[in-house]
Amino acid sequence: MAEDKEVTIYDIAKHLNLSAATVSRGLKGSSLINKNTRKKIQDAAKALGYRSNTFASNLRSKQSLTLGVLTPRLNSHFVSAALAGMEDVASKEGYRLIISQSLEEVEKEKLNAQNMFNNRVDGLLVSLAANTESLEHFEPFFNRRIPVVFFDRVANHPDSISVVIDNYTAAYNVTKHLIEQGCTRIMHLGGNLLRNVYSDRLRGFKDALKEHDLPLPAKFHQVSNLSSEAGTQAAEWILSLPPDKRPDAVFSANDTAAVFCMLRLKAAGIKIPEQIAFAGFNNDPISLVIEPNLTTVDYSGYNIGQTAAKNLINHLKGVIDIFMTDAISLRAELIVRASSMRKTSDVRREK
Amino acid sequence: MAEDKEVTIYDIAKHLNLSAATVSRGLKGSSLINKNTRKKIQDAAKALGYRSNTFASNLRSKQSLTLGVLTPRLNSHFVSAALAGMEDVASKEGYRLIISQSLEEVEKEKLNAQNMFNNRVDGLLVSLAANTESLEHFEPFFNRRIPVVFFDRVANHPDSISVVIDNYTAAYNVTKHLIEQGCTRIMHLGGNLLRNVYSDRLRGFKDALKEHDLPLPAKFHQVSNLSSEAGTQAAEWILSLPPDKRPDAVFSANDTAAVFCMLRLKAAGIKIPEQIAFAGFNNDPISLVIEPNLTTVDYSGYNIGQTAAKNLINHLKGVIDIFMTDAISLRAELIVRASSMRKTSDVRREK
DNA sequence: TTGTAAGCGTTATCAT
DNA sequence: ATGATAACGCTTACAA
Repeated sequence: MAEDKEVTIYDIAKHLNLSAATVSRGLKGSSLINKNTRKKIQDAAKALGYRSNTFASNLRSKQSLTLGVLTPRLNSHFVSAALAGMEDVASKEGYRLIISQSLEEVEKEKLNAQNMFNNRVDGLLVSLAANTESLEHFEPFFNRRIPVVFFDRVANHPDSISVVIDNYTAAYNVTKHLIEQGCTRIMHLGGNLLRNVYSDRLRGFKDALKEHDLPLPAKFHQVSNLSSEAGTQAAEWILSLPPDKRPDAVFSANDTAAVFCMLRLKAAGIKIPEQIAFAGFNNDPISLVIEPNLTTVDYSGYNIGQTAAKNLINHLKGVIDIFMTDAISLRAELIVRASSMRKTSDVRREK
Repeated sequence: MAEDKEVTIYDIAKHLNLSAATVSRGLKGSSLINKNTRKKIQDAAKALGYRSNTFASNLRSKQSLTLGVLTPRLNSHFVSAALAGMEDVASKEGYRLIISQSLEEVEKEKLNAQNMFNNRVDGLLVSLAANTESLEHFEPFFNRRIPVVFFDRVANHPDSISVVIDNYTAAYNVTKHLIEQGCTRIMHLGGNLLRNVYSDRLRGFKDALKEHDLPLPAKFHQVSNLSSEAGTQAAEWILSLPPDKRPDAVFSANDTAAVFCMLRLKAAGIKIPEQIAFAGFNNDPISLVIEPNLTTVDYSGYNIGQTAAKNLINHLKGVIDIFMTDAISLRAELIVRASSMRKTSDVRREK
């Protein structure tokens, strides 16, 4: 049945000797319409090969049923998990998802935001680029009360809400765990401090040290993009130190840097965790492949995505008022694995 | 400047004492319009805080500048890379991306397809669910000549085009490489044969064996979902065999199964590659973490995504006619790493 | 180079 | 419970 002309509600109306208005209502299952006519309308629609015109509907009703997603990059384990969670929720609630990536560049982020604005998304889900400092490009949304939900890499703004994990506490717990394993010279591989995820983790790390009266030797906090190369470089730096000046533990703000740091150190004959214990962050698949398996923080992008989308949609539906809340913090769990198990007496193990 | 009423082209027209038509043209930079008026119009638009209404424009012009993407699941390394490549191309060409996932279920895929159809996407990018058998749900697109580009997990249809890698040849080359390394009892961990990616790899594998007069012992081809659990199970099965009945090489249709199979075998004291050589497929990040590093096939989701999107958009722009082509096959490269290097004389190495 | 006017397919408002 | 009619904001023949 290859239709060539678009079938409109008028065609259905004519077909059934009804008005377009009735058809429109019937199609949406409005309770104003007689149950029988409703059925007739829906049957006719199917028979005629009708498909609703989203544009006309959006134009008239002034809502798009579309959420815009701004991400730093699409090809990241965390982002794709978050997207999956968002899609799960959104599709169930009848919302579409338009996606974009800034490639960590604030300029592209601005463009993407503008695009989303022109596309009249009903709401925005945002994880910020590495170098975003101001939120000016979101002002159009704030001004028009288009709800903005930041997730993971967030920023504070009274007209928005954040969905995060408690990075501070998670990092604090990781560090405390390393200390409990007897580590006293703990090094931290951190990310760009503009982003809450990394600055919070650093704070948690430092506070745990302070609380246990441990020093933070010079250069034991290094900032990088936490790539695999950065991990390898950190290892080179450690190897360049005289053995007694080396850290006895490394806490990396992501798993990638931790794992590639470990690989390089292992190749140099360093024993993990005996000589240097390791902990990462994210619970990436690679953390279960490296030997010894990497202690890390489980960090469910899927959950964060679901939560962010659900809150946004609930707000749009008027079920809750997002603007009352400042931030939603999800549980993050320390997963202790062999890379940090120095005391055999400590029997905490995964699962 | 918090606007509350939407600014339309009529507002700009009134402001400048022009007609709406002129403003519409000026906004698009039409060469019909005087350069000065064009500038005036664009300045006024900015000053008044105008944003174009995509719906009205789409409604009138009957194109959405939107591409729909159907994926099996968003949280997969390959899919997210492909999406990144698509976004890269699409955003440069002024197209938006609406995404969806079938979660490997044909029923959800059907729903998603219908949704995309109602949303009047200009074109479709599709990677099929595991259990999709018929293409009926794409008929509406075929009938209306809405271009459909399959990528990675493809199907044949005269009104569509496929973007793939040459899975057959890649698998053939992997197998040949293992044979050249002296392996004679090669096992294959494969995926669902409904999908070209897995059936083609199996064919390549079998043909390479045949060509070298090697047998395929019973149960040396196993079908699974290629998850980490499936990899572990394959290892258990191998260990359950008497040592002289075990394979001396495993070629897995993805890296995940290969890596987790290796981990289990290593834990049982099997030497890799000496006792069992390994090769995977995908060049996932984990392939560089496992020790020894995994021989695999580099399989750029990013490239596939870019190519698929570029061809689709070129077709939409009338630059090329997609329907003339059947399939585009991208280069896939065998990356030999330590997991399959049995002959020290063989100096082929990565990079 | 600019203007006029019709129409894209819905939904909202007001009637009936 | 249904109908008539006017928007929604833009594009595009056609006219000037």
